[in-house]
Amino acid sequence: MKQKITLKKIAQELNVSISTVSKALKDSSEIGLETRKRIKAFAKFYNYRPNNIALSLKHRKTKTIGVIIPEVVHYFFAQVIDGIEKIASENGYNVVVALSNESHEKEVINMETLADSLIDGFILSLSKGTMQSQDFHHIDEVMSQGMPVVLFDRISDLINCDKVVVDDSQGAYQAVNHLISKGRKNILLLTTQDFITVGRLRTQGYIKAIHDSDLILNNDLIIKVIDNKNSNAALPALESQIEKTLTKYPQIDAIFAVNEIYAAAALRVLRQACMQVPDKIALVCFTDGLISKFSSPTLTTVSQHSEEIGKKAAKILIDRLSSDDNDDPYKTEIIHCTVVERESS
Amino acid sequence: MKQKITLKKIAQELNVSISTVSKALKDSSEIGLETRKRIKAFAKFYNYRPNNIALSLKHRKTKTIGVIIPEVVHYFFAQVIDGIEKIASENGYNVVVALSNESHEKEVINMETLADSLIDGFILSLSKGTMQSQDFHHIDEVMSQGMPVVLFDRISDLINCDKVVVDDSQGAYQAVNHLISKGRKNILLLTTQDFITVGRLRTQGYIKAIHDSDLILNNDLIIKVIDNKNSNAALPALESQIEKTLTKYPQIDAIFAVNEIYAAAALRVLRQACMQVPDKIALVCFTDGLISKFSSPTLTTVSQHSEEIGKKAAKILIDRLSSDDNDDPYKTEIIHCTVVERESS
DNA sequence: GTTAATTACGAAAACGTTTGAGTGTTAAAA
DNA sequence: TTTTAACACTCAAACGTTTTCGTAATTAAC
Repeated sequence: MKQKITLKKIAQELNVSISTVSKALKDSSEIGLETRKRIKAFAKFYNYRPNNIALSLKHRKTKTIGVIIPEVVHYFFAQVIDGIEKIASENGYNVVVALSNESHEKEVINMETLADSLIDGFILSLSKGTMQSQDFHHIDEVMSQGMPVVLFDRISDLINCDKVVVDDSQGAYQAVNHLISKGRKNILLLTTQDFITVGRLRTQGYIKAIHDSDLILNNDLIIKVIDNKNSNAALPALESQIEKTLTKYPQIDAIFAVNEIYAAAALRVLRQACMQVPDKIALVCFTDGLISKFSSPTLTTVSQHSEEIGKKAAKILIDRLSSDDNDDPYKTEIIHCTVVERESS
Repeated sequence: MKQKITLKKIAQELNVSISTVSKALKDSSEIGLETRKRIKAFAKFYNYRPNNIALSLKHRKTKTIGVIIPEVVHYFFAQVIDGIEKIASENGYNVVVALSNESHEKEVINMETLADSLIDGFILSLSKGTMQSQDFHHIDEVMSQGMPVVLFDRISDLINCDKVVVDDSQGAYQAVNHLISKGRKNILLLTTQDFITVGRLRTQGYIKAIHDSDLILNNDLIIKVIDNKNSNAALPALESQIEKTLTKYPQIDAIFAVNEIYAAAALRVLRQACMQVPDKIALVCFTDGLISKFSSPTLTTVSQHSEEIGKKAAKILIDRLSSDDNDDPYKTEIIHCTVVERESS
């Protein structure tokens, strides 16, 4: 096993001091040209690479940023990571990813572990557990230690830090408007319960679009799905609920779902009921992910530009890390959604 | 800004030496009970947490494992990460993820950066670039420095290390057998070109299943997709090819696709041709991902147990990291696929 | 021939921790 | 009374760097 070579070993071999080696490798004019050459040649030959841990200890920074997300197995989050990683590696930063699995406990533990001098700053999206408990002490804690935090997507107004958010309400508004512009008048909404912020905002966008178009808001056309992560009974329940509503309100000519999963459920129901999409019923949903791209028919979606979100978040964090006077005010970057039109509308 | 508290500061405040503090916090019997209590109370009050960087430097290990994958935005890899993360966090390890984006260059750079004392070992899946170049010097390099490497999914026989692989050929065999057991006799295969290892193996499984069932192998029923990452012309081309083949061979009663994307393409063609799935044509594909779960109809798939792969890989790596005599032979763990039956067959 | 400046390097502290080897005090054993 | 042992600590080195300050040797200036 080839041992890693260190400054010390080079110094010993070449009969000079450690400082001389360090300086020579940095091409310092303090060291004679000959010695410099000799040391550099030797270091190159043995493929010397400085020990990052030692550097981190010395400089009190690690050049890595910690990302905590509820889950990776999720197109949106995966794309955000992609964006973060791009900007990070462009700026010489590493990315360490931790998963909270939607649990407040695990989010806290992860934050604490990473905060123990392993990273310089955080990018995170709150777990459902944290959203429900409204307990943000772990975030305040790391921030009070001078570690910058950038929140994205799942945020809270109670936390004072940089944020990158999607304009969910505007996205939903656009999507519903898109449907209305296609002549649809009775639009079924599949959304989450109100304590999920993004669901609530999207519902608001839906309502606003209905109002602004002088259509009549019918609360029966709003299905708030009871989404219990641990049970897979949610989907069949949703499907039967959709079916019932469609039967009760045959005038429904469009469906807007706040995520792909709900849209997929709707698609199943429509297919079984032999209702043509988009001829009879148009379908639009949030999140421009794989399901939308590859279902038949392909789905018109609201794209949140997830990669952009990651890039923005990383940029903000790195900016803050590299500016010495970090007393500039926190900012909230709003990413606007765009509608990607496909076959289903 | 609250400064992080260190052993040194505690020592100063309490007028004891640093070593006393260190030992007291570890409950060493070397230190008097009273002092121990006093120090622990103080440390707790100021929320003392040891500096991991310093510990890493001291112990020459970082308790983090590096994962390099071609892309996160991919259900399979995301699930593998999920598995790795689970085992890692159970064992007190952190996970840092780097993306190679299928590029050999980036894979090498990432490995070098992470190898600079940031991590204890690697789990990786080779990028397409590396597969094509067959250049594995970067892996040999880190291994010769005593850093264990576990390869998964995209591996090479030329690299001597621990591996976790999917039995692609057996998976395909099972899938095709499943179709045959349902009475299907003319099975169209949608596969990749042969230089993609997994595609080749799955093709082999298909051929073997056909042979073993005394069906006749018709090479016209094997479509090898020319998949050019950079162009999105591939999919429409594939669709028209599927259509032509279906017209030419109306006896086709099943399709086996080596990935979800190809299956989605097939589904589109079938839907446009109004061919009922599975009544007229059954459809089975590899990769038990989102598309299969949420398409209509839902797709029967070959599950590779991706999370299991991640768990296994992490387990092997951690085992090797924690055993002092790491001269036990390298092993290759083979994960068997299972068929997940859904509506499409 | 003394002083000053330049060159080329080395010593040592610092980052935060662990740990084996010392050290001084007290109390028990010989 | 001396020796030993236990106790309760402290010292100092080590991990691999960077960086400030110091200093010998040589050269240049006066």
